[in-house]
Amino acid sequence: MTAMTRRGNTRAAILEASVDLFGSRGFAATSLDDIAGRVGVAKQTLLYWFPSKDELLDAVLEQTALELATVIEAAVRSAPDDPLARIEAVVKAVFRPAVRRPALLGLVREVSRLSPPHAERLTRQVQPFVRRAIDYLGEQMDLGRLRRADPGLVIALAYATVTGIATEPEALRAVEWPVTASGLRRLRDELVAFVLAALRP
Amino acid sequence: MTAMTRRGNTRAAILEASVDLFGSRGFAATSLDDIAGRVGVAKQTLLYWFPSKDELLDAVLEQTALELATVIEAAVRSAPDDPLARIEAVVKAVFRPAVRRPALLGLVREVSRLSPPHAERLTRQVQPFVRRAIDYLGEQMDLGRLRRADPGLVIALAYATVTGIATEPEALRAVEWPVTASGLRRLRDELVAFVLAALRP
DNA sequence: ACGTTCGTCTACCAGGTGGTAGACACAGGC
DNA sequence: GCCTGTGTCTACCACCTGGTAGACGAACGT
Repeated sequence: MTAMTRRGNTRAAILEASVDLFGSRGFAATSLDDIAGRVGVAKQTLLYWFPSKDELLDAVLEQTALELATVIEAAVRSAPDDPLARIEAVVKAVFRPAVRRPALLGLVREVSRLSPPHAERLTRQVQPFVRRAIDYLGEQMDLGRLRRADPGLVIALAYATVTGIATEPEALRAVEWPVTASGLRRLRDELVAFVLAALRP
Repeated sequence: MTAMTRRGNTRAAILEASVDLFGSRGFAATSLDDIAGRVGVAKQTLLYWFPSKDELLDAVLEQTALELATVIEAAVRSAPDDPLARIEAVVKAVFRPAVRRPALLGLVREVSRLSPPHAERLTRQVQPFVRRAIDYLGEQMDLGRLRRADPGLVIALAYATVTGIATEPEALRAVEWPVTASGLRRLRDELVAFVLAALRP
């Protein structure tokens, strides 16, 4: 099976390029030729690995969800039991890949533009996590360790804040924020402070 | 000039349909035929009023920015001098059209996907407002009436939160939020509470 | 040695895209 | 009555899109 040294390699390269392009330009604005060009391969090869653009999208979404879930889960596990500390850990953990590869969260945001089937599949995939998070936040609110609010909405709002700021470079340009290394570090800290202030009891 | 009873009418209808479609499906995913079909007119008529799809987009962006600026300015003016009260007024003012026509904010978000020239034009258009807002928030922070933070970032973050929650119905579906009239009212209140908690000193 | 499977390619196609050319209806000014 | 300008249309085009058909080489199992 040495013939397969490149197996998965091409596939992975296609997936990676697709995340970047779907996430930055959007699904509809990205042609198979664009992706193929970036990977350095013929369009045909894409359609060999993924039978259609739609199924490529599905694979891309699934992989992205998996990546993010892994990052988040690791952050939660490594943080102390305090809800604010956990939230801070999650925000920071998501911020890193979001800055390194803005398209990652951009892709998640793209979901609302896609056809209901795609959206629903992803929704169903994250649902268990969401439910666990809702339960956890609810408990912590009962204990008075978080501001009393609807746990589900709080998740949605925090998600909107983090995703929004990470995927809209234009918003940052509008307030003339420097996109340097130190600027990003400070952005991360202010983002954490913003979210924590919104959730503190 | 009675022949022009419909002048502006067609143009306005095209603009409105374009906001809806560009904002919901995205610019690239919307064809001129789609817009023409919704307006009930031939594609050629679109190209009569707007010489190209790109210039149509420009007009759409400009109109949207104007609409939002009007709403926001009115909200600021009608609110008392307290910064938290003003922020609450703005969030509520933006929330209303955002719910009535989700595509409005969706279009704004679309900007980050567009070509730099389009994005820059819009950025330049909102810049004076942003600068005034930054100055105002800075003053209020000095007075201790807002949590101390970078004013520009606070604006960007609040923008991200409001826009994100208003334009991502999927996020709400993921947390099983009811999209009923009363559900939306409560969403608005929780959104306001979230943002205010994030900004309170 | 040889057929088979795997990965990639070139060639091609039907349909949709943004955009052009030009005809038509109709109103107003002279 | 005729010319001119405005708004809309149909017909058409060059190009790009996602997707199919099938050839080709290389490594494999036997």
